[in-house]
Amino acid sequence: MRKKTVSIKNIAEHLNVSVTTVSFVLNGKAKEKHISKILTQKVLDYAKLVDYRPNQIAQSLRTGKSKILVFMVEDISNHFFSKLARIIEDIAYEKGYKVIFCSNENQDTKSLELIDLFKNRQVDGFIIVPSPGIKSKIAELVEENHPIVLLDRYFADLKCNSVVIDNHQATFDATNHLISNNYKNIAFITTDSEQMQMQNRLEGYESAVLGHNLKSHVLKIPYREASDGKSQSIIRAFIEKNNDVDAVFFSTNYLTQSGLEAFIEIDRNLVHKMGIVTFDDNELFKIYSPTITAVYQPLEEIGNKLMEVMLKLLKQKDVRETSENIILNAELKVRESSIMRI
Amino acid sequence: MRKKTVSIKNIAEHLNVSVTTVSFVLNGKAKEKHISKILTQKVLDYAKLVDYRPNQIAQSLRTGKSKILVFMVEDISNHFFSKLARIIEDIAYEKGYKVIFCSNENQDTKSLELIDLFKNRQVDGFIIVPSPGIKSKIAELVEENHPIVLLDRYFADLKCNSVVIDNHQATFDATNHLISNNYKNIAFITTDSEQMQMQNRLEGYESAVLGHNLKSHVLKIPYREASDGKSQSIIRAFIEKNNDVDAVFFSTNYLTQSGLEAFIEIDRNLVHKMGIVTFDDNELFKIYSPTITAVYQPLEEIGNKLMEVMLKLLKQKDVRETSENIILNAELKVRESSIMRI
DNA sequence: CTGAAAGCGCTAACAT
DNA sequence: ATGTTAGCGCTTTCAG
Repeated sequence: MRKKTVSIKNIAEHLNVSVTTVSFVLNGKAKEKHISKILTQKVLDYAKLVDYRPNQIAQSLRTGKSKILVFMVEDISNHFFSKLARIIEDIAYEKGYKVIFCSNENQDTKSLELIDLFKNRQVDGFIIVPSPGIKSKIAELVEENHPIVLLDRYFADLKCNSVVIDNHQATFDATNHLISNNYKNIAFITTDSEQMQMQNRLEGYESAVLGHNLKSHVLKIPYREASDGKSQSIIRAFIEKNNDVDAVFFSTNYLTQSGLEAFIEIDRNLVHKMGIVTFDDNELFKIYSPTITAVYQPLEEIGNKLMEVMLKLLKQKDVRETSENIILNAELKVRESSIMRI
Repeated sequence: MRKKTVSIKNIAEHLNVSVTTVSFVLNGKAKEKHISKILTQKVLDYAKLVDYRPNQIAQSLRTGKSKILVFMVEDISNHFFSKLARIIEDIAYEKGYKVIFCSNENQDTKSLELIDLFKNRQVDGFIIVPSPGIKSKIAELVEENHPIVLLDRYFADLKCNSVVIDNHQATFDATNHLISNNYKNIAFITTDSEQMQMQNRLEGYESAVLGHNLKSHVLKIPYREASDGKSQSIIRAFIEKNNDVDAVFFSTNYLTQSGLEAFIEIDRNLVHKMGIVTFDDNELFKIYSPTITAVYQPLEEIGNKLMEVMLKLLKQKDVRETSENIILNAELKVRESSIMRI
């Protein structure tokens, strides 16, 4: 049955030394503890021979460290998050950390529950896309000295490390790009979410449009309806009603999908006439016809920064020594759908 | 600083009872152990008051169970796997399990390393998409009585639970669908991978083509080149050379992407003339122009079965009591790209 | 009905 | 230079 697993004790007994000695050697403290070269080597050799693997659970219980990080996002199956997950995973593994992923569905109750769960698991650090109402919980975590980095959003007047992108600037630039391509009636299709990053995206659009004395056309799809799959018909109705709209800016990737479907339903040719820009890139936008202009969030950079901050936090005794609020710039991937086609 | 966390001992001391009693009550064994209703209630109330949370690490060390499952796939950022991850996650959480995801990149060394790593973490079960050369490791895990379910592939003559789809049937049906839509020169673009599921896909295609006395056109892209991003030019060269090909069947989703790019490069109109079928669906194929016919692997069903088997294994003393090799059927989502357009 | 105590495997302060 | 030992927090056997 289950092959007996070797413990430090086994090794100690076999070699007629104490567990302490073995532990020291195995933890590379032989020098520091003045253990003779010969004994050190004997332990090392034997450990290798029997393929000794420390029991991480016991180690964790003793040290209070689990070498596990949590990556909590809205939905791990979302393209943006799963790509990011992969980047995080790679960096973490390299540093000896494992990553547990979980989806909070942007719900406070689920977030709260998950956070508590993982606190009891002694995870070493949290990377979190916070749902709107968990500011106090985050504050508590910081207070309790847990390494934590917020992603994608943060809370105003809460001192907590974060990595976000400049949403306002991104939509401002992208909207201006549409304007400079001669689009006159640019609609902004978004959700009714109050989340800061969504607000910022909206503001970026509005300041660009108003800055050129253009009319603002905003469609806010209720969050509930969006997940219900009703967004397609809502967008269709909106476009049919506002038939002067000549370009659409989608504030998030799942809306783009519904939007494109809606356009095709209305008129197969519409996607070729309408200016289109979307937030969040996707490989398939490169091969869609027309290819779709997208605001690309720099995944590699986000992942790297995230882990850079996290690893730094992990090394500190007090997490409040560090306070970094990193704001990265998105990149506009200009493709056919936003180029003047008249 | 870190808020002191309440332990069973704290509770026991506060109530002047023993830790045993507290532990029994908290584990719902009050009845069984004949602990008085009044004491039971007192413990429960106090535990609630101080918001007691058991330290999972200590619990794990003692019981040998971690309530953690591992989901090891080729690449967690791949659409198919991340969608599946989400389904697994939801079911697992409901049953009190957490899930650690990891990517083995289809490499044996990485797989082996990860498996050992997690064995030391006392994870309770493994769901694995095995890389080609880890059959003996899997056998070892089974031998050691670890719950394990293979996904997407399995090893011939290795007794181990698995959930796969009938790849042969899927490509056979899809190829016949193309044939019945009057395509005469159907190419099959795949990788040179020796993996069983890829072989089966190829065989399904070949038996359909040969069954209708049609010519088989197979392009095997070396796995290395595929990840290098060279597949696009290889496909392009292949299509330009074999200009009698009137339909293409892509054996896996990342090839489809390169394929579509190649088609567009050759001639913007080609995608509208060429018959196209792809393995693995993607939301965007529904809105591509033309919409792309795809072999859809039933994600929900796969996830459910996977967890059904896993949960059963988790309950058994000996994993070899159960031996299920579940084969599910894929579904052909017929869309515009495979319908006769002449 | 309740409690004492062993022990899961490991680390590290404190002996010797 | 090496060993003894006390826990980390929990479960569970065995004794009252």
